[in-house]
Amino acid sequence: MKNYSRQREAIMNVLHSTDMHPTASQVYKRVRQIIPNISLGTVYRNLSALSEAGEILTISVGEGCDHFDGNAKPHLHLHCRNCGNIADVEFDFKSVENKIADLSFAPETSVLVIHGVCKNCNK
Amino acid sequence: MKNYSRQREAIMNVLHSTDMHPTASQVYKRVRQIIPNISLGTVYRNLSALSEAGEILTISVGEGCDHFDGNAKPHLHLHCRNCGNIADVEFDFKSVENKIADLSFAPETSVLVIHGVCKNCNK
DNA sequence: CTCAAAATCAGTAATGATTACTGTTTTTAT
DNA sequence: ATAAAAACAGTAATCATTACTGATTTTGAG
Repeated sequence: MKNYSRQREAIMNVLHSTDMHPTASQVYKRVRQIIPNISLGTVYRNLSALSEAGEILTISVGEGCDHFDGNAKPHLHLHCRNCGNIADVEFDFKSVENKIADLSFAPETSVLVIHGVCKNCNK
Repeated sequence: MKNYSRQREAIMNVLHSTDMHPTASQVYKRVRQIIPNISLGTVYRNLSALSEAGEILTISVGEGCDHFDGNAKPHLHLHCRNCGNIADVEFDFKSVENKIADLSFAPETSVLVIHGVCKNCNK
């Protein structure tokens, strides 16, 4: 994927500069501080292209809209059903890959979301 | 969760009688064959309640709308980015649970989607 | 470098999934 | 038996996302 456009680069920078998992409109707000007249459609189009190219992850938590993660390496996402926060945890997907190795399914990326209640909300 | 309503029971039956992963409107179409005047809003409300109660799974594949799975036991979902099909594979989440055991996060259910290209589309 | 084709953009309109609302029916529990 | 609570059908409203337009930028061959 060619990363030549100023807009696409700014979007990548926003995603790389946070460990939150912003939604498209949150990315839009942040990118507007750099490129004030960027269009929301441009943000969606680029997030979609970047996700398809495997450079970012699209995290759907089953409620509300999609979230995006600048870290494309598969890992765990702990989603709190109370506050909605998404936390990252490293995880080796070897056991998962082994499980499907003989199914003639060509895996490209994985998204694992664990729903529950986070530390803060559990007090 | 009390399963007393005719509508909710019919929705559960639809989900239990298929290994596809129907969307809300697909569930709606099937349930209408049993209860012709059921409302789409009722389908959404019940799917949402059942999912929250942990009796079904909501599968978001990051494109299009949500899919629902009558099998609430966590397992792998192989999502083909070409044909959109979702296939189930059993998987033991023990290694995942161990990984987060000391994080004070109270897990309730997990959704693992592996994106790639399925057998049929890979020819 | 020059310039035409291709890609991307900003802005806006349209789509479509999901949710919210209203008045009615069903269920529950006293 | 009946009043309160829950769920319903039908419909309107919301809002995330996509599609479309004409303008701008990038690319690549000559």
